[in-house]
Amino acid sequence: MELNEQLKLENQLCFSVYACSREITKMYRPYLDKLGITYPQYLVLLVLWEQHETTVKALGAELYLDSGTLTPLLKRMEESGLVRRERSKEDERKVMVRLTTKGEELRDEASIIPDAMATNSGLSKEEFTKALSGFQQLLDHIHSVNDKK
Amino acid sequence: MELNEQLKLENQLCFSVYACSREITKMYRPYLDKLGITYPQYLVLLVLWEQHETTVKALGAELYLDSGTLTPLLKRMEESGLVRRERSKEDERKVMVRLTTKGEELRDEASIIPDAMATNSGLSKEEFTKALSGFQQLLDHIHSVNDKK
DNA sequence: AATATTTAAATTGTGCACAATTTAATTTTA
DNA sequence: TAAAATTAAATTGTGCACAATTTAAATATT
Repeated sequence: MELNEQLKLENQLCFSVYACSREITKMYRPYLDKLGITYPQYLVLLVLWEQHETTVKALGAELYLDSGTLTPLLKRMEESGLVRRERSKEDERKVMVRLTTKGEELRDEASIIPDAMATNSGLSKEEFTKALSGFQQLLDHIHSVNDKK
Repeated sequence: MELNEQLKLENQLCFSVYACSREITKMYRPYLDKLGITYPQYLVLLVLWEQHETTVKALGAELYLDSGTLTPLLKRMEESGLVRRERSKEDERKVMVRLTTKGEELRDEASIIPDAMATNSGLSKEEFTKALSGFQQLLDHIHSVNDKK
């Protein structure tokens, strides 16, 4: 690609990923609005539906987010009655995050979302699987490059 | 995929796109820091380096952003001397956005970025092209689905 | 021409993201 | 074991995103 072409917006992989991410979030919004949660809050719930209990640190490692983002986000989720936060007895530096009954119950309401989103994305099952593994690979690679510094 | 698997974080295309987008932004940061700009500001410059002059509306259509995001962003860019904003004489509803000399000159400094990012992403030229077109397709599709409502 | 509708930005308010710093607890080291 | 280093959250401050509303100008209707 010639040097002039390289700085065109349409040739930026970064832009298509960035715009895609935001459009995907918009696609989720009507569904998440019904549950009274935001997209990052939905991601926290996905983790907690698998693990029931975790720490801010572990959550951050899974979602690639730090305490600066998670602390206020989890406080909002606590206020809306979805999670409980309390200091660990064994290690008081750690804050345990646990689902409430309300948080547990939201799982049933959310169970329809993945199918709805898969349909809306317009990808076949094979395309979806392929795209997913492509992204995870790219994500892993870039994350390791970023962390090296 | 069984219903239980569908709600696992690792199976969410949305999450890998979301995390990827943020990791890519982090990868750009050291380069953009040198230029004194943020990632969304870089995207605005990419458009202006192609067009030299545009409107808030047109910029929003290209970047999928609205005036609520762009107005304060462009004001910051104006403060740092990269662009000028002024009401159009022909249609006073429109605000024209133009590059300053400083904004123009930043292009040379930025010209090394695409190659550096391509290298860091760890994708071959073919993989890059393929990933790019895959995303643009997904983006177009989701954007049209979102706009239909 | 006067009124209604549409359009383009700006404004307001909420919720992320994230760098940088602070606070407090735990672990390591001298 | 006392001091230093590390670790986990919280805090502070800046900059997006975006829904919803407001303001003002242009266009369409009656």
